[in-house]
Amino acid sequence: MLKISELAGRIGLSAHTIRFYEKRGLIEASERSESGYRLYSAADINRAEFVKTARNIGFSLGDIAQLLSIRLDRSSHSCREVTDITRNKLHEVNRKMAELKAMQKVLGRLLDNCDGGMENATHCSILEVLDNGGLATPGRVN
Amino acid sequence: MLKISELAGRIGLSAHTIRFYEKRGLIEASERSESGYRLYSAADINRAEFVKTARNIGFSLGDIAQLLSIRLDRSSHSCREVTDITRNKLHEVNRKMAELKAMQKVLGRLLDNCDGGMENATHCSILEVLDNGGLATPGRVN
DNA sequence: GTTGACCTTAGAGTTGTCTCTAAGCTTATA
DNA sequence: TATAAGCTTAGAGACAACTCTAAGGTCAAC
Repeated sequence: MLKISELAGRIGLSAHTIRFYEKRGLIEASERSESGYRLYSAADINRAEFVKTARNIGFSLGDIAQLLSIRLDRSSHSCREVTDITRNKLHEVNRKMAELKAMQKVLGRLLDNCDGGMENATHCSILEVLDNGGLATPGRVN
Repeated sequence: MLKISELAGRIGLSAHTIRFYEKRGLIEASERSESGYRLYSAADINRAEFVKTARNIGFSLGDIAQLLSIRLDRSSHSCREVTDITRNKLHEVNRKMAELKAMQKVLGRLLDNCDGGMENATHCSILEVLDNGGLATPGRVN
């Protein structure tokens, strides 16, 4: 049985975060010491590690809650439910990537067209672009 | 002179958001009508459009506040300050992209290895990976 | 028996960007 | 003139995922 900071050290989260995850229903301590300290069993540790792994991959706490409830009773959930969660996450990642790519492109161009010297910003091409509603036709952001 | 919802319609933000930006010092109405309505001059509109353009590109409200203060007095700021803000933003975008790419890769592999059928999740390979601390050696997430 | 590290709780604060509400005044239209 | 749409304000609420605080109890070591 581990105490909270032992678990924390083991999985690489702070004790604060573990209590926070407990509030969210993700991690639990199956026992308490006489003085009320949380005590984590091997199963609790596995569960906490599952949470940490899923978090590392990028699942949200809400996703993880769903995955945990499937994990708790695998036989009454379908594999499909798991892939759906995963696929949704992938779609979300793809969407964000597309946004970031567009930003990357625009920012890159802004920098390409601006010398960025120490002279004053009276003719700064970046400010001009911003003043004129964005980059000209190809690669326009709006 | 435009009223707030006219400005809102023109630049594609809600009146709420414009007031919120005003609180943050990004947009201002240089006049008020006798009844207290905000009235936006051509210069105010330009400024608001500048804000919107910068927001579209992905600058944070804090970045925009800095850009605006440079724009207000271009001659006492260097072009360099503008490129620094832009470069920082680009770095941030690059960092996030790298994170998302890693996630994309892992999620893709999880899906590749899992059939996702309607059978129950007893042997779901995604849950197994999560239980075992992540994907095996190449492409490990931790 | 005292220090210092660790534990407990409830609850507030953080960051960023809105989004909405309530209560009340103004303006335009029918 | 009645009604609806639009405006004002201060301030609360939403979201994610923490992060920290206060006020206090517990435990191991010296």
